[in-house]
Amino acid sequence: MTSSGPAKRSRPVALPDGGLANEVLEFVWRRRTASRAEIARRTGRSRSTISEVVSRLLPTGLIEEVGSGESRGGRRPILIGFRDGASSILGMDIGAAHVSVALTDLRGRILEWRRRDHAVQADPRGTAALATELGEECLAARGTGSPRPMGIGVAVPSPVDPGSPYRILERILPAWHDFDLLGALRGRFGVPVFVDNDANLGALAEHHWGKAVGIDDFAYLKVATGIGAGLMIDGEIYRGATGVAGEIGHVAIDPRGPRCVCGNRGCLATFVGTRALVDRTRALLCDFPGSVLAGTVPDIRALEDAALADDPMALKVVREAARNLGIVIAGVLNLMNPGSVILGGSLARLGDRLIEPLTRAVAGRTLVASAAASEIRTSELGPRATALGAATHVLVAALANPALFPGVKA
Amino acid sequence: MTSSGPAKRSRPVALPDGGLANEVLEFVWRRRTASRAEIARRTGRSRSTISEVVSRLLPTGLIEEVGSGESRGGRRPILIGFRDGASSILGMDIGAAHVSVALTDLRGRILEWRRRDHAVQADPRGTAALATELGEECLAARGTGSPRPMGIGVAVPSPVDPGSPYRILERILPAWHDFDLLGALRGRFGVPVFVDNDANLGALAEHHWGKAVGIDDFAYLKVATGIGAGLMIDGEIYRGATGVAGEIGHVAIDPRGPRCVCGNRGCLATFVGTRALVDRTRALLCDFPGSVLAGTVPDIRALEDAALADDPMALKVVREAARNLGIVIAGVLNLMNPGSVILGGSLARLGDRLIEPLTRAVAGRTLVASAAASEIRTSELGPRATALGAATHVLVAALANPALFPGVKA
DNA sequence: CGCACTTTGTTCGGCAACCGAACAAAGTCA
DNA sequence: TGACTTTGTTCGGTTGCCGAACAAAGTGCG
Repeated sequence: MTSSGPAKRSRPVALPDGGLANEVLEFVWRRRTASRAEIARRTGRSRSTISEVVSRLLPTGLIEEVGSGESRGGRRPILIGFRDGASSILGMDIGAAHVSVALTDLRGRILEWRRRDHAVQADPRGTAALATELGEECLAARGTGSPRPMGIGVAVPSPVDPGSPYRILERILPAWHDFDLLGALRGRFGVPVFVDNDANLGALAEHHWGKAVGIDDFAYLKVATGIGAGLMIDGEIYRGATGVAGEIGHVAIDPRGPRCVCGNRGCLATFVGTRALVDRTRALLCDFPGSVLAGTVPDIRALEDAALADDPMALKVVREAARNLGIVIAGVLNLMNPGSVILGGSLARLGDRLIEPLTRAVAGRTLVASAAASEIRTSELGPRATALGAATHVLVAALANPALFPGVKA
Repeated sequence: MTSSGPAKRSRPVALPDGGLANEVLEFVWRRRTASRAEIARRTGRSRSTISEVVSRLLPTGLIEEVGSGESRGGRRPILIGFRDGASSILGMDIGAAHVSVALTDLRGRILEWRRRDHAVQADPRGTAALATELGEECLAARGTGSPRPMGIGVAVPSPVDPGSPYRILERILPAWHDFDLLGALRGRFGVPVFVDNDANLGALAEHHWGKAVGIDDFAYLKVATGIGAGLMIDGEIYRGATGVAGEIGHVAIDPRGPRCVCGNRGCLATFVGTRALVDRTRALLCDFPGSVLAGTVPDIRALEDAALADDPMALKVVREAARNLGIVIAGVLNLMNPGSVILGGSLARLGDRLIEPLTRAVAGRTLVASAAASEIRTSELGPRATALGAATHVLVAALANPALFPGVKA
């Protein structure tokens, strides 16, 4: 997986084989800063061992000594810090109708950001070219001295089979059949490329930088063109037996509901997708001549803005959506008992205007006290969440296997 | 945790600390029989290492040499076998209105079996006494020479918080508040005691001995007095953030349905629990004067028997139950993408008479092809499944930590 | 201020797990 | 029969990690 690419740079620094170097690296990353003695205490190893591992880790440039900490009654510790800027990561969000790219450091800080609308569904080659272009723009904007990123993460609006990640998108985007986006990116940038479903990566972003920090069991729901859930179980993304866990867009919530493209009746997607919300808004316009949207041809953004301005009609659409989402979320709570439920996608902008009716809808459908106790909240990561999650995926992979870091050899 | 009990038996045999002895033991258990060379190949260790570990494992009596295997072109291997009879386990199923106890060997074979009806809900002390009595009966029946079991597993019809397993049952059985069933059993038998929810343990039994052998992601639904699900994820029981995952009895499947004891409307439990099925049967009796049940006061067993005899009225009740179960199962499929769904509890006796309408109900509510591909099947473990699962829990714990085996010291 | 006590980080000798090479025993195949 | 394989054991060597000892650099009390 590690590309033995063309650039023969400074001699790779050897990393100890043992999982211990790994553990130490990840520990320092999490704590941001820690002394050798503290690492030893927390990992249960001796100070001598940690001292030796740290001394082998220092030349990699991933960690460094950053001054001294407070005394605990004796000699002051030398603090070891993680070098967030030691490398960078490209995170790409391939949406249904747009491509966006984030360049991040190793702490999830977005250094550069590009977004462009594009007919992704119909144009695989153009999409790959656009993703490459935006990625290069991000790298160039950081100056000529900036090295290659350590890896690329890609989010796609489709289930990804962990067994064969190259056969992505086909199911939802037939035009993509046989086009190898990942291979194109790897060829262009010469670094490892990782893919996953957008909802899964959104969940990952929340787990590291958002509302789910410290929570290892939660569900992330992304409401966008489609609806998907990312399930984090015991700190890891859960994919199910065949990689399609969380595909909740076609859960039936009303056997008497309208027919869906999938052939069934009353799917969640027929009530809460971007398309459905806009249609519903337009249908209601005649009943609400006083709405700020009256006389316009609203899109999803206009609907959200109107709701944020407390327009009664927009709020009615949101309440209906909340009720329908609530049915599904109640099912998730009863079945999986997550510690938290987090809503992402553009609808998350609505904050309490969405959460409040949603909480009511859920409360009427859950029994077990502790299940009902899981908080339901909106994401605050905004429109960059998915791309950030894609970058985070690369970071997580590297911390679990430091051989991925440039200039570090296992 | 290892009881340094009264009986001072033959000097404990020391087991190597390393996880390797563990790995070897579990490997031999799984394969039933294997040569040293094969263990070395499969675990990635050298033959010399494995040879040494095996030689230290042999005196524990957990494994033994059992003849020689087929040559692969050279010297014939000496086969190492796991001694299933090296110890025994007590598995106890505490139901809503009965107690049953199984004594098993280390291969899940039920050596002895006792079951008695009892007012569990109202009588904690009597229940503990009964469980003890049945356990002792099982042990006595194996002859005086039979040693103590290596541990006791207990299944309870209630969520179990993994953090504080002693506060069980309270939520569902208020009379049990402050009564320490586990402590009583440990005191009486002098061996470690483990508890878990009955549906979770049913899933464990299926995973080891039933329809889910080899499947690491599946859902087990137990239909009895209550309805519960045991979720196996990546080979481990999933408990959720607060230990109540799988409590699906109160998932709302019809907002216009009857009121439930929990205060909501249309809970699954109001349609499919033992009580609900019996009530529904009795209500239908007047419409089906020709039913074999006409003129009787049927219970759940009579209903199942009638369905097995293809009585139209009983089949109608089953079909309705299947439809309602199907709604919930469809939700499970869409959300979690399990590799299989297995139905347990007494209703599983019905086999295809239940599965066939159930499959139809589910098919109308799931989209993603691979999700719909998960097979739905009935358990074949019968009424002993839960007690067997409780015993299996102890076995799994011991294979992960051989110090639990009697006469083996870590 | 001086002195006893802590804590940190390093050095060094040693233990235990594990490996590879070598070998005898017990097979297969041409 | 002889060349080649595979198995299981022995034995010396490497390696990851520990504990003890120590110097450096603190704190706090009399």
